[in-house]
Amino acid sequence: MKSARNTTAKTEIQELIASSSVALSHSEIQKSLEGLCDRVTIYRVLERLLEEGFIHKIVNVDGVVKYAGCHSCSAKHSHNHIHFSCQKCKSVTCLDDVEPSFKLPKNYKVSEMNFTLSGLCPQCS
Amino acid sequence: MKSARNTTAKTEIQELIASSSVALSHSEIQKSLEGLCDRVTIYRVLERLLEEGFIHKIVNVDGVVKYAGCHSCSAKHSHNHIHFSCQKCKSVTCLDDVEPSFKLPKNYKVSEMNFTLSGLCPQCS
DNA sequence: TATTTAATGCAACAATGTTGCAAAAGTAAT
DNA sequence: ATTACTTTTGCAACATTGTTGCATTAAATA
Ligand SMILES: [Mn+2]
Ligand SMILES: [Mn+2]
Ligand SMILES: [Zn+2]
Ligand SMILES: [Zn+2]
Repeated sequence: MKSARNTTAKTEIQELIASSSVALSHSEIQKSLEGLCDRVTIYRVLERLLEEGFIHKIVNVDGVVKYAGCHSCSAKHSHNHIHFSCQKCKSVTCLDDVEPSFKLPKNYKVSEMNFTLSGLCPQCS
Repeated sequence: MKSARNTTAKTEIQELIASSSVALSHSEIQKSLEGLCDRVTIYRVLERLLEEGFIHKIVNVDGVVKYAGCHSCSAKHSHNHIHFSCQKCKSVTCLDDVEPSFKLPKNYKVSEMNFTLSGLCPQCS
């Protein structure tokens, strides 16, 4: 039985993501932390926060990986919402209320979805 | 006025992607070509094929970039179809006929979409 | 305070993608 | 076929992102 520990790195990163209105990348987090901890530690903390269900991971259309806080998921992650990626300000936002619908051919079994729209966000349009 | 040239590398890569039922990654293409050309050349050929509208790029949920032939787009790319990523056989397939619908908040201007579902493909389920 | 072990820092590595530049190859005119 | 022009290629060098092993540090609990 492994028990998680509250470290400054974990606390800082968790609060950073929780208080951000947009999803953050590893490098953005690193800049914000200003040398508080090592690069590798950030990766490992993010991994832990993912496992613990505090954050979720978003692979943007340009390949950039971002992290955002979880709102409506408790035990299991359930992210069937759309993400919006602004081509101008590069922000990635969770549109928690927007759930897409579609009709899939038979014999496909879905367990996860990743929907991202690109364009201009309200601030940039 | 720059005029494109038909090279063996370009022809081979184009045919490889066109004849594949699933999307291919750079490394998969490189393996198939068996040293026909340099790593960098493959990147540059893919870039050209994208610009010329022969293929489209897919960033999978696991971050792996794949390329697939374009079917219904002529001048401009228009990819509003869903991609399916099999967690078992790792194949990425274009579901050209499946178009999702959703209701976006005001003031968001969409110019591109990237929808990927993960789970088990018909062969693996 | 002492013990336990999770978490960190550091170095080293791997994968993926980019850039500059000289050499090679495709295209069209001669 | 040869020439001239320009695209394309190969190679080396580099950047970014992410991973792993291992010794050290530091939480949590007794
Ligand atoms: Mn989200
Ligand atoms: Mn497709
Ligand atoms: Zn914006
Ligand atoms: Zn499969």
